[in-house]
Amino acid sequence: MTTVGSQPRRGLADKRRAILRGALAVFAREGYTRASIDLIAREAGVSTRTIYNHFRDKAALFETVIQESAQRVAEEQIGEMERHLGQVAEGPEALGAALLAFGRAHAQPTAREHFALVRQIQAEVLHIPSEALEAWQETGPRRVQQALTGHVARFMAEGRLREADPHRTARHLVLLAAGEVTSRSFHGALPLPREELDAIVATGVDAFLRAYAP
Amino acid sequence: MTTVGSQPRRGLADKRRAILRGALAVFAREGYTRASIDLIAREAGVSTRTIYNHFRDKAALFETVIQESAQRVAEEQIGEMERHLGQVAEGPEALGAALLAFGRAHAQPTAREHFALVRQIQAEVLHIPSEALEAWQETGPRRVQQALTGHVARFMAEGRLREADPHRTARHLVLLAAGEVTSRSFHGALPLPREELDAIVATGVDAFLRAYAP
DNA sequence: GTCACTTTGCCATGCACGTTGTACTTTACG
DNA sequence: CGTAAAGTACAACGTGCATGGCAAAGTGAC
Repeated sequence: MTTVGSQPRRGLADKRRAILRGALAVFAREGYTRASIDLIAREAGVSTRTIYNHFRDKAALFETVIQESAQRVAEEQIGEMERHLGQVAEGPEALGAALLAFGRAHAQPTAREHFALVRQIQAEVLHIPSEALEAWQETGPRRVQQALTGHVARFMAEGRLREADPHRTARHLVLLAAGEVTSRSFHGALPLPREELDAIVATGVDAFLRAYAP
Repeated sequence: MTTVGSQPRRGLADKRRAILRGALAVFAREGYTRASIDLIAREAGVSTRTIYNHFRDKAALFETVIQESAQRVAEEQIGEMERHLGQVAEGPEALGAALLAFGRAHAQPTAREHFALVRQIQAEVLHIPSEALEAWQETGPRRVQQALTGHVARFMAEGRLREADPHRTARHLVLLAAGEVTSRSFHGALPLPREELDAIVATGVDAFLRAYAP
């Protein structure tokens, strides 16, 4: 419908992006129910009618938003992970430093909006169609978890971490490094002093290494 | 207003409890915005007008519900904690067993409704007046955390755990024992096979002990 | 049983929202 | 420039919801 020949029209397809950007902001801030189409339209700088030209209804818009946001953030996180854990110099100190850097990056979410949205999703679990929820988990959290599991498994194979179930080990790393931030500051919604955040990550990584050093 | 002399009328005060029970159920299931007064009234078996006789408005009702639910669950959790960690026999195996029992109790929340409500609170953070949020944290999560910190500090003083910041140590225990359940099953909203739950708790406690054994 | 206080049912008001139709304007491409 | 597609403004409809008023019925304390 939005295509001419086989390519979507260029300048007009920007609207779709604008809508998704605005919808992300509003859904994240207000939650699904409180978010109104009018508000999203205003935030995106489009008319409400245009939203309905691009998406069947509010639910479909929401599902698209969470899917695309999960995709984008997962890629960022996996990239960050690759940067910090991809190549680690010899020696246990280097591993510790790398995990610290990773932990800090993971705990201080650059994508504040996305994580506000995650909170909304968690609250809406029972109201989101299970296929949509499943798809979201697959492209988002599970994919990130998989990637981290890969790094952990490599560290084990190289003898830098003791042998253990790499899945659970990866989870423990994330929990120890970032879990306290999640629970203390509500996924980063409320501010947490930088120094405290650093201390949290440092003790978390320390505990992880004590538990999983070879 | 609801008092005669200085005591609230007996049988009529039951209404208040009924309202709070119904409101907890509906708020937990539907979230603040979706929850309607009509629905709460039906769930509680009272008329909507009665709700407004007891509570100023929907927001006041919500604040009362989260406060009372936090109070009740905190007391239960602290009791459970006392039961499992209050008196632990000599030897490291006994400590491990006690932590395991504690972890299982903590990860398999008996108060499913309460934790659904917690998810709603986390999503609504920005819409809850900060005094109400503060009060909730104080009577709920922080108090439980304090209690666990006490047990951990005692274990350290007795030389059963290595010396470390007891606050953070307590947090690490909770994260390792129950954090994966939280993230995997959305605070227990989605089912998680019992055997998997046991494995999660077991490996979590194992990692904790490796990190914090003396 | 009386009385003060609650509860209830019902109605009413006003607002906000999702969604659609329509007629007009803008825009990108040939 | 012309045209088809896409966007916009606006009105409209139906619904659901928070909240209040009122009179009638219920109920516990004396």
